Amino acid sequence: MEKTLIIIDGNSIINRAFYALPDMSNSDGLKTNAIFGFVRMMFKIIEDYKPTHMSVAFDKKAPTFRHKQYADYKAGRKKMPDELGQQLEPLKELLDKFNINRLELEGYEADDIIGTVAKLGEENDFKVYIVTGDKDAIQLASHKTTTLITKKGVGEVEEYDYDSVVERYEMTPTQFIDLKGLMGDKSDNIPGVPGVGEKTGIKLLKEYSTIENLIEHTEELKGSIKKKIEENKELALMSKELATIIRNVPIDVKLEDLEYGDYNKDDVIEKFKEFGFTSLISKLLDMDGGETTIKEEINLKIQHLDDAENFIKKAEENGHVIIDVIGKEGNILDKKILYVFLSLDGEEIYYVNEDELQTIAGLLSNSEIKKYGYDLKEDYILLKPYGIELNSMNFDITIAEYLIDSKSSTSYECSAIAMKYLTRKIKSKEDLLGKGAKAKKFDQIEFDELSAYIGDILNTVADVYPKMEEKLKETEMDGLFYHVEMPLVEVLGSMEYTGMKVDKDQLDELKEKFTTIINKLENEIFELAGEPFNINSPKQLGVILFEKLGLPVVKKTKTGYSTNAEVLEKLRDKHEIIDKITEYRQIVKLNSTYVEGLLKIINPKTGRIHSSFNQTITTTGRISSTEPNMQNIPVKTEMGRDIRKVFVADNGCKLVDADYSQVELRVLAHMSGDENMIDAFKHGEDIHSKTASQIFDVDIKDVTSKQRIEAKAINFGIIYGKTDFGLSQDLNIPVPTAKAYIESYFNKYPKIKEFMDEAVESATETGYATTILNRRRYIPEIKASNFIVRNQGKRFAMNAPIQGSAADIIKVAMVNVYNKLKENEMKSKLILQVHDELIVEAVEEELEMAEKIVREEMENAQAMDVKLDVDLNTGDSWYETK
DNA sequence: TATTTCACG
DNA sequence: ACGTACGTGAAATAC
Repeated sequence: MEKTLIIIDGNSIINRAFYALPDMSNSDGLKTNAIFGFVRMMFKIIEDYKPTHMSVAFDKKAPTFRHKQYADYKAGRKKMPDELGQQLEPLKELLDKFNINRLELEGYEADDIIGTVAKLGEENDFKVYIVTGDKDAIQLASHKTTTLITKKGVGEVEEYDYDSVVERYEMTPTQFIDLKGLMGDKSDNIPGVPGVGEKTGIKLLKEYSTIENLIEHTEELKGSIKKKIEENKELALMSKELATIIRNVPIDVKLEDLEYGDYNKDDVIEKFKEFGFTSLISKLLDMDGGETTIKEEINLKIQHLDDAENFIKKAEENGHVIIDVIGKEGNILDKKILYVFLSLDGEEIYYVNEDELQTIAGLLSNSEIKKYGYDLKEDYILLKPYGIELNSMNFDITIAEYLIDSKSSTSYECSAIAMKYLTRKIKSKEDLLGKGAKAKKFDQIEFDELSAYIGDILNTVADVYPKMEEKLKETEMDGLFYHVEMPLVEVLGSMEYTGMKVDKDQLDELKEKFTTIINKLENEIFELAGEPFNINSPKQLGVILFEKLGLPVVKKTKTGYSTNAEVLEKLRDKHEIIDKITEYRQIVKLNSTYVEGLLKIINPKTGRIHSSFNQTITTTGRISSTEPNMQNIPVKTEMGRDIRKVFVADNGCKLVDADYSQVELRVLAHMSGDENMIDAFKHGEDIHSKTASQIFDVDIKDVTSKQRIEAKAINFGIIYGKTDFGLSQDLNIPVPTAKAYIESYFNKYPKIKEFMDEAVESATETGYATTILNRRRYIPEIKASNFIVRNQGKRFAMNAPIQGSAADIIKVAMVNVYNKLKENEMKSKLILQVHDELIVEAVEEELEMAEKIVREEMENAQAMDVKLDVDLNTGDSWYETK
């Protein structure tokens, strides 16, 4: 078999990878993007070229013989950024685990080592590939050596062997050295012949082949070229010498030392885990070569549940059961269940069909038997239409993983969790169903394949949960998990299932009204612009405003002119079209996102809207809402607020809407322990007026509305870690004034300053921020050497405990409200949460009781030094509750 | 698929 | 000196 040697230019590839990939870091704050890019590239090369031998060459820091030859060699090169430098050693350690030979030699560059080793390979009849991002290495291409140059970052390579070089450039590879001698190289600071560039260089070499020959025949040249060459003979020769990769460096290397493939995959996996490269582990396991102790096949016994009674008995003894319910896609209220899979140990897997659900209904609703699973909320919702309540949902691995790492790079896909915790490769949903438009549905998959997929999930749950539980205990998040997040699964499931009633007729009316206004505005805008265009296109709008109408450019985006609301506000005096556009934008937004968006998504069966509430999205602990997003329904403008009129209570019901007053500032007051702010809340003072009176040193009775507005901006700004500059922009005041305001704020609320400093300090030390209930957010940014990123990390550290604690508190309130309504066997339902607001659809007979429950549970969700204050309103529509 | 804009707390 | 407020999701256009 032909032997294949691959030599990688380590510095070149890690450099390319660093600049091509976005910032990444592991949980220790180590930057990993360049290592990741390097490995991904290396894997691709190994797969494509199947090397028998490999080596990676690195530059040494010390000056090389070229520096001695020419003092200015590579002068003016920027220093390697620290974010890249810190990744070099870890990469080398990783290569050692791969048992891939590394070469470096004092006084020589990686190129020279590569040239020398390539030559050695050629002499021994190897097929040689050189991998680099540097075109200089094209000079090494030959009939036996192919140079692979990365393009598009590090995703692809271009092949250069002798023939393809000659074909492309009409030059031999070695003539590239002469070419560089003539034209020089800016990046290496090789001078070349002044005034000779690529075109002239190629022309000369076509005629004279080499610099030496060219110099011998200068008399044949004409005009300025003749002069240039004659005057710079020495410079040309020296440049050529500098550009020549030498192929006989004194390095002691034998080809048998370069053999590739004998390594221990377990060791490599260890490293990958350290770097957080979950996705690469799975690729590694697929690759040829290497040894591993990881067992690929797990023997699952999948069988129909014939004896439900016996299984239930065993489940009772066991105390828990692992479950996964598989349904067809469809309307939330009647997604048909295909199968329910159950297991006690994750190895013996049982299933029942839809028509046998009743045989296990008792098991599912039995509160004494804990349910473990993957995405239990989905299972809960699927079972609801069958009248089966999935009780005692106790361990959901997606929720646990979210707490363990709220911005886990691996996502919460089960296959990723299996890889991360078990180093076990199982099919992902995408592997099973395909992706994009061609993706299949569960009911289009053969049962054997489907059951194997589900079996893997149950098996993963069985093996992962003890590890996750341990991790949750270790990080003191087990309380948060078992008492807040897991109970919340049912709450959110119930909210989705219940939904919120929408008055479709009103929505239709709004659509008509908005469409009329939009058409009118559109015509007026076209008239003012002098031509029709797409107003929704920022690009076309930019051309009209800034080129045709000649308005001044206020701000640019990376693709063109900015036309956002802030920019338009600054231009409104300059042209009457601006106000029309602002109004047009506003109404189009309301119409397309809300009116049309909501119409599309009303459930035909219930006439209600069933948003999805996601518990594993945000980095801070908040929940998010999709399809539709019920958390950004307009409220700030009168016209927008009209949208809320369509959200109504069902017949015989009222909407009870309760929101926390200043919950984040109260959290801040409590967590910081600042007496002054705590006092303000204790006395029921208006916190913004109080702050204004403090900053501006006036009596609280004499605070002007302008002062209050400014104080409000400062109060909120503080929560986000706002700077004096930002505040000055917002309030349109000079920076020093803003600075004085902030200083004065911290003087009056000294413990808040201490709290912020302490938050940053502790996050810097531990790498994470924590909330009242011990929720964690990892902040690798806080260790960045880049000032901008590091400052951003500090703001995360200041904001996460506040926003996160507020999220903790309302989650507790939700669980308690839900449970109280349930305990009292009330028909009233919690249907919505908007970060600091809860909405209950209360049947009229229960109204008073529901109001009392909501208020009490919200007020008492968390004991703090400041009490939680709740504003509660009841009405027939969401609009009326404000 | 990425970018821009804008709705909310 | 650097850039400058946290957390989301949806729609539309342009590539």
